[in-house]
Amino acid sequence: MKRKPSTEATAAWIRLMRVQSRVLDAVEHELKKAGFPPLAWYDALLELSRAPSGELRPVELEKQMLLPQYSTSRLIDRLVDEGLAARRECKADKRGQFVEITDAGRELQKKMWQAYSAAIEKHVGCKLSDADAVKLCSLLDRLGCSCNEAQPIAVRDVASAR
Amino acid sequence: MKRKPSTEATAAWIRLMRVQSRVLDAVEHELKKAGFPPLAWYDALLELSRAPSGELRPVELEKQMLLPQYSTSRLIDRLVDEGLAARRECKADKRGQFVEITDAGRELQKKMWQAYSAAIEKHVGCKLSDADAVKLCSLLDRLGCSCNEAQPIAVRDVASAR
DNA sequence: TCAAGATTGATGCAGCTGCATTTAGTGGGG
DNA sequence: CCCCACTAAATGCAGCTGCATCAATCTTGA
Repeated sequence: MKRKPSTEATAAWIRLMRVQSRVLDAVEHELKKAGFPPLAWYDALLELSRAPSGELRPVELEKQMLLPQYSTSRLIDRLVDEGLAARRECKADKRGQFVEITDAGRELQKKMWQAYSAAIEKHVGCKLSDADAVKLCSLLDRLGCSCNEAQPIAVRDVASAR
Repeated sequence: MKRKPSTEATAAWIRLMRVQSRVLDAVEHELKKAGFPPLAWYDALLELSRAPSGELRPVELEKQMLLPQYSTSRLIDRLVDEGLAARRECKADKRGQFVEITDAGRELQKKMWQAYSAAIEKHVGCKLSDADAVKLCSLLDRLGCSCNEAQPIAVRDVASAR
């Protein structure tokens, strides 16, 4: 008598929730301990630094980061307050704007990658062979692909970030 | 020239973060759409309902749910406010208390499992064979086991929840 | 027996999130 | 040309989280 969600699927769900939050907490904690801002800042700075001329429309950033609109808006506020990014007028569309990463922003992104990459290695890399990491990726991808498609790019981004 | 966190490990990290948040959002959203409270409430009600006499010390609940102390304290506040649980005096230790699930709490937990299990099936179960779910579990376990051990129990919990 | 330290739980504060709404500007059909 | 629907971004509000701290009680050891 099969259950609707199989025992196996339910167990996978639980693991996914628990392990992710545990690993994320660990990594975030290490970044904070090293005096860095939250991971979302890094993600945003990385996206900006990868953009052709170091600038993006908020609406682009929003799509890249899979964040709600208001969340992006406030994240940009904070980056600008800290001098890591600057708002530029958008001549083509006066509703909009461009957000440009500053030198300080690029520098912080690079510095954070030092700590970030070390944390990934510590909490993920060293616990998994490369082959297992690939298996994990492909299993996870099967869960995500139903409602999204932009991930392959993002992965390349981070992997080549420094 | 191997990078510190291998490309594969980094990709796995990204997938873990993205897929989890996507799947969690989807499931939480379905619960909310059906008029239910957040998942954390379910987890707490489940733990309480599984306890010998339907009651636990907050400090126990905290350990089961891997939540910070203040978070548990406030979660209990909300459950009590909604009549889903009640605070009971603890005679053995006057600093402490017991939290007991009410009939309404048990009922809500069961009703939520209907929607919750359907959501798990929809967002996890139907995208993964049982064999793949098992593989995913064991890969994830390798990431989590370094700083924790209480998961096998939790899995059994949910799997047998209804 | 009693003071020092540990443990249980609550809470004030700041920051972040989600939701709904607002403001401003664009663009297309009549 | 103008009105209306749509998109871009910001913001007020409520609720939740983390952090630090507090008060009450328990335990230990001299």
